[in-house]
Amino acid sequence: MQVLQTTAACGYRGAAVDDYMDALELSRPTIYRLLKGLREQGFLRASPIRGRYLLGYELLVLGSQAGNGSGLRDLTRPRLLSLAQRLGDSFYLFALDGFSAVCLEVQNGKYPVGSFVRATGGRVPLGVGQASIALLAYLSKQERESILAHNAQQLEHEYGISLQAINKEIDHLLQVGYARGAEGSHLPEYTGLATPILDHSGHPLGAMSCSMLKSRLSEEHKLQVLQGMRDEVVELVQQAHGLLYIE
Amino acid sequence: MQVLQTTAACGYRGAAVDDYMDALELSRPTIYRLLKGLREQGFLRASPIRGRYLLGYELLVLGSQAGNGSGLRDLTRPRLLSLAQRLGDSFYLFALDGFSAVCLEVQNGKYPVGSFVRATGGRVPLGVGQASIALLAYLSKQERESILAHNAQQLEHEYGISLQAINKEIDHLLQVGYARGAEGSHLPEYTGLATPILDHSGHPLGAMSCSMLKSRLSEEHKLQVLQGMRDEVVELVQQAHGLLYIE
DNA sequence: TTCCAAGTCTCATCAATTGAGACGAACTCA
DNA sequence: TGAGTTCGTCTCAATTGATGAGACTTGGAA
Repeated sequence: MQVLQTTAACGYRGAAVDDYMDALELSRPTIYRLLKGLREQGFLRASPIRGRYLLGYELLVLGSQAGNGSGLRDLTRPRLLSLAQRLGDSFYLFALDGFSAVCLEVQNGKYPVGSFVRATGGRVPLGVGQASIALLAYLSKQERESILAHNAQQLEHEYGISLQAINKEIDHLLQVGYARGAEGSHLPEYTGLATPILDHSGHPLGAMSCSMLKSRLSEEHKLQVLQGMRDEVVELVQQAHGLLYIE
Repeated sequence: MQVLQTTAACGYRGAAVDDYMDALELSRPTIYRLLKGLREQGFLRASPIRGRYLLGYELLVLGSQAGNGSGLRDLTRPRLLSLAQRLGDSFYLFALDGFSAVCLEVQNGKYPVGSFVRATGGRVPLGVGQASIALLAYLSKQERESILAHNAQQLEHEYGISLQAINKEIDHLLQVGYARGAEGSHLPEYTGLATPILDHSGHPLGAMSCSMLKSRLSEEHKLQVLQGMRDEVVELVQQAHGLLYIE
């Protein structure tokens, strides 16, 4: 697995044997043996540049399945698309994973925007961003607290977000039905909105999220975005009955 | 890697230990050891169902990189999107991989359609479908012939496609600038169009493809689709200068 | 051609994985 | 609540199968 990670770390251009040698504490022959095996299985492929290796297409299949737990991604994708097209902002699907939220899907609209998460597969510690709030709010108290306790330091130091701010936003969400990001000291020019996606028992399956420049968030636009996301989520959950394998 | 494949094969619900036992000729303790390791690295995760395992989110990251060789996918994605929205059909990005074409990206429009490829990561033997034609046509003669020789049997038996039909379509493409699928005896109700994406030296980086019900392919619609794909590819290639790491 | 890096091979060593089976933990169902 | 079942871990001894050193071959580039 480290070979794959190393390959990924080398990006577009591919990884050379020396990259693996530096990263892996293995001998040259062993590295070649691993590379060969992984290539044969389709997990690596040769780069057009001789002597470099790229991630193989077998990972595509696994990756697209990995992000589609319970079929949620397939159901959400076209909806994010349509939101992004209609409203112009960037829309995201997040899911819980341990102490972080993982981005399962992004659709950028006409006015895409930087965010803490760059792309599919990106993570933020739970607590950062509006999607985190939407996910945390529907966990049991113990779960939520243990996650927040775990992340507290990092949230404070790296993102300038306090637990109070987070709890405040959770309350806000539970009152008004949508999530804003907790105020932190970073990326102050951006903002966003999120809606939880809950199963029939009230557990969070994921969150639909939207990020934009603060300057775009007029009251009117905010209502449009919220209404749009809510409508899509409601339809999604209806559609899910019988389609989502919740259990 | 077989553990991952097995997990994938079990789909949404996740794989149980017995699935691994059946698939892998390993003892129970060993399987648990592997599962543990893969979980720790994020390549597997626990399913909500006790005792079952799902693909982990780490694969998302690898998968999205794997499909983005040279940055092609990122450049193409929004264009497929816009085509799918404007024209209503399903649009695909394909790349070469050995003896097959791999689907790197799909965007379904309002009138999605079955095709030989179901989703991201899907493969068809080169020769099947319009994208294959677009890719094959720009390979060297030897490469093309060796690939076709390799696939000939399968093409004939499984898809009812003859080498003549393929060569005819390649000629057609070289004359008129777009590819149709070679006539086979399967899926006769569907049809499609494809455009190659070439680098500056004329090598095929990929192919943009579109599939639809035959009944939708009026002459007018055909022209629209072709024009749309061509425009997008031209822009894409321009945009690529300096962005695509061809080498 | 010459050169150099990429990739393979051989072989002896031995560390690390393996399986059997017992054990503990956790969930289910009565 | 308690019996039963399945999930997951642990121990330990046997041995396999991976490992590294270094020589060798291949193949592209100048």
